[in-house]
Amino acid sequence: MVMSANRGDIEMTLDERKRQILQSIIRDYVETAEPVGSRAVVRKHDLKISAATVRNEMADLEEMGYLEQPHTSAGRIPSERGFRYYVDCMMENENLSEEQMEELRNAITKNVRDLDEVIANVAHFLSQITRYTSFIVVPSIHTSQFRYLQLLPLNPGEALLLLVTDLGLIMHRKIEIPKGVSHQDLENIGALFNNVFANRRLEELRRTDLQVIREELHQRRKIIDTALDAVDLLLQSSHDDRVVISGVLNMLNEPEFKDLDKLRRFLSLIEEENTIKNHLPQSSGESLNISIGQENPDDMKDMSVVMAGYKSFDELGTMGVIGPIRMEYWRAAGTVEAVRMLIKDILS
Amino acid sequence: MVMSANRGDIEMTLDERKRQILQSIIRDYVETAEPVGSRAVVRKHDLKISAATVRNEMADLEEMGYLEQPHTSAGRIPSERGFRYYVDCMMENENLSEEQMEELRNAITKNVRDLDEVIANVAHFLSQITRYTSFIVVPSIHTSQFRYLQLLPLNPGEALLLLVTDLGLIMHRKIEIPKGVSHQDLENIGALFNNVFANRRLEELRRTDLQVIREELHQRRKIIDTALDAVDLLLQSSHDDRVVISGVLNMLNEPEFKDLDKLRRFLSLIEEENTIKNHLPQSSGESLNISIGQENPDDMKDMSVVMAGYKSFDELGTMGVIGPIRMEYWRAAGTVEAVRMLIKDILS
DNA sequence: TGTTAGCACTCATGACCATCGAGTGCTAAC
DNA sequence: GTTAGCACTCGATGGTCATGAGTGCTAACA
Repeated sequence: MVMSANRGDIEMTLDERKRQILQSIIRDYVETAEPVGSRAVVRKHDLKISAATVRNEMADLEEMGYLEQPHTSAGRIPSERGFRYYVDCMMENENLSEEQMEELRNAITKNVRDLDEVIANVAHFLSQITRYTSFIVVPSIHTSQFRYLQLLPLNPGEALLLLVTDLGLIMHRKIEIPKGVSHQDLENIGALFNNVFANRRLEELRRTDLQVIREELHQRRKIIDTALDAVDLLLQSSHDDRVVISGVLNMLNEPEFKDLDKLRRFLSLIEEENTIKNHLPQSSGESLNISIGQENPDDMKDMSVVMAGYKSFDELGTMGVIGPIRMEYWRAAGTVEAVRMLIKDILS
Repeated sequence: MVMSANRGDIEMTLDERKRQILQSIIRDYVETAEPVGSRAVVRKHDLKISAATVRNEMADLEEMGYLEQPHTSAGRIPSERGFRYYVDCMMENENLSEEQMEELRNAITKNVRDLDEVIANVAHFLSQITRYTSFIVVPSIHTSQFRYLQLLPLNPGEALLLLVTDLGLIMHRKIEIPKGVSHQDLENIGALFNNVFANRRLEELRRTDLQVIREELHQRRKIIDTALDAVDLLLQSSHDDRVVISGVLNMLNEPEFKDLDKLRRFLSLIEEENTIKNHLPQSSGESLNISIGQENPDDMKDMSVVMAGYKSFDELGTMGVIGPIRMEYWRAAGTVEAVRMLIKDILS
């Protein structure tokens, strides 16, 4: 079931008719982005009650805080609290069709070259199916294990430092080598590293081992130092989580982004892909998490986020979609959940 | 001097006063995005003639096609032809300030980890200084030379195929290895590749050599085939030029993009970074090139592009900025030119 | 007691219109 | 050739009004 953020303890007791009316209003409003009137509710959903009755119920729902009226004599729109109630107590995730599942499986498993491509594929899938903007936060690779370090001579005075992990991830950096260091030296140094580091986690590397090596080898001081510094830099640069974003353009179809200012704020939020993860709501473990409007951190209070965590080699990543508050939560939740499950299956 | 695209052979003969008026209108219009009236011209630029005179001249300029009138009783705006004349015959590039030059030099040379970072820095610099959207097309690396191929065992049944070029660029791919292939085998195979490929250009690799190796080695057929296929795939995937884009957000400040449709078209143009290079005007060698409105390929006919080629290891890349037709060409041209020169200096 | 029909009321929206003013083109005088 | 003057154009602005969707309330009804 859906994890509720559950701010402002929501009354769970709505009679069936109120629930039905709330649902109708939410579905209509999400579809049209216009306030929904009492007549529209009875007409569209073939309710066996009159518009006047619906009006009474709507007044009640407004009183309870689930609906809002932009102005007298307009229809009602769901409040954020209304969406929250719907999401927590009424919604059923919309399942992907068989073709969509197939598409998803292909995106993850078929003909992919490397991890980066899988991630890009999944992000694209998410944004394409939900028609919102998707994001994937890829945890940094601290916990992957060291496999090789190699120093390959490139050109005179230059060598390539290669660091390979058990996942086949590679970090590399060009370094300068002082004169008088032979190819054999480079190989020896590589071997030394490999001995000391074998099967260690990357995050452990940074602590003391570098120092150990430094002390262990006094001759060839200069080149070793260079190599060590380079390794240190590599590890540093791999420290940040990566963020992949897809489907920004989808937002332009949402009427809420007709407002240029709102659009600009959204785009600057995601322009630097790395900053966005500071603005995302806290993820809670691997479960599905829906964060609506004001429930979000500062710069996203006029949007909603449907996201889930996933475990990748012991690190927790997140992925999900960002859309307007007037979001098709059922579809977004269904899609994110499907992706989460599939990833979980595959990684275990 | 600026290369002229020179469609529609432009009359070079405008008397000094007309030139001055045209210039005033262009500067004002670029700044305000509003039609410029005769009064505004004399006032703003302290001309020693009356508004009525300016009106006469403006009527002439309109007749010649350098100005347009959105409607009677509005001021004039420069036509694309007007901009073209200005760019070809009147404009002087605006030079970067000393601080900006310093910033540029830092972006390219200081504390950069690798080529990717330099490119990102330059793109960022371009968009930041010009306040338009910048792009850099990085040519594929066909002509770089083969240095190493290595097969590193990762986990049982898995190995990492590494391809290193003289520039320290790396391509890698995880491959499966059949049972019964030892580490020593992998090393031998790597050595074989290295012998055959040593110091060859990557683009040559794809032709016949793969076949040669295949024939040369009948034992260990399976693993070799896998490796060869992987190499082939790697080369294929490095076939496309990379495109880096920066400063998309700047466009939102341009009033021409208040129009949501125009904005959407622009964003979809650059959403997939790789598609944009099909829409860019043809670059002509390494010189500065300005392409205005209709002079552009289909999807960019309501924008302008200021770009230059640059040579990187014998391959031609391009970089530049995209902006509205109402562009500060002098600033864009100055900035792109400065970057071009600096890159040229550094690469030689 | 819950439901419904009826009706007066509200308010956003869009059409219509008068006004205003920036800017032009033209003419006649300098 | 230049300029002052003037009538004219046309978009922008703002006010008025009719329209219609939608409400809340009241009274009648089951």
